[in-house]
Amino acid sequence: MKIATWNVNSVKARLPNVLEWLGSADPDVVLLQEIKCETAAFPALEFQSLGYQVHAVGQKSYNGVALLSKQPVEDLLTRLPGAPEDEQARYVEGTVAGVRIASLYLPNGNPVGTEKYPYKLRWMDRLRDHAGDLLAGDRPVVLGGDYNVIPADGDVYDPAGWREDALFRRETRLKFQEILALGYTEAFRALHPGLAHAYSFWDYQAGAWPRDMGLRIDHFLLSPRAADRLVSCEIDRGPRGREKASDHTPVVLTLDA
DNA sequence: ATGGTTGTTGGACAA
Repeated sequence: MKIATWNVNSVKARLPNVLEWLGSADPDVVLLQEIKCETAAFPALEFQSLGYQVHAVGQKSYNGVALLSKQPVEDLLTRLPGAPEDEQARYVEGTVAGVRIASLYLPNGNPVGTEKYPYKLRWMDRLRDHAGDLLAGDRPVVLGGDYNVIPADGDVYDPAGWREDALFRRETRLKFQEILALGYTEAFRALHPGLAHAYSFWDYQAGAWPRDMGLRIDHFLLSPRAADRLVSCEIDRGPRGREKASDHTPVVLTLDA
């Protein structure tokens, strides 16, 4: 089973790029973030013509996630539990071929001195609690998406310059570690220990892409049963170099069977 | 270098 995650930074602005990449990469499941449209405005027909079932969770202007699958999706969950008052469209989860799969868009959290940072930390607490609950089930679990977390020094071009950023502060990294401590495996780093310049995001500004000034913030977390089936996890830098590119590029996970 | 870019939206805000 091939699963791709991609923050597309507006599904409408990115539609030709995304459709072309899906046509060549041909993943079974696609996790999108920052679709930036309301649920009803998601361009479902275009994805259906590539053979995907579409499950989008959107809102006006910001955020929004989607779960696309060539096989049927069961038991859809459209919000992260733990805060019924939270209206931001950042989470969708469903079961595909017996695997519990989520597409998540974790809050950015900048600027750190504002309400945005505690919101990020609370969201991470909710994700940790839910990730723990999912381990009680007998299905393999794949939590993929834009985590807005730089896990370690080797995942950013300038660790010292990013130390106080919401994506890299100590509290952020410790919360991420709490999820791993439950028994989850971060797929890319497990398969590529020590690999440098393996980024998934490059800012639009200041020539970040041509200078390879990137961050690795798009991740797959796997439960033990999913990690047992881990075959490969690769970053495809191709789409970042195209015209009208998203600032993120896809990460592709392959599970056995 | 208190800059720079992109998207949504029609002025800021978010990233």
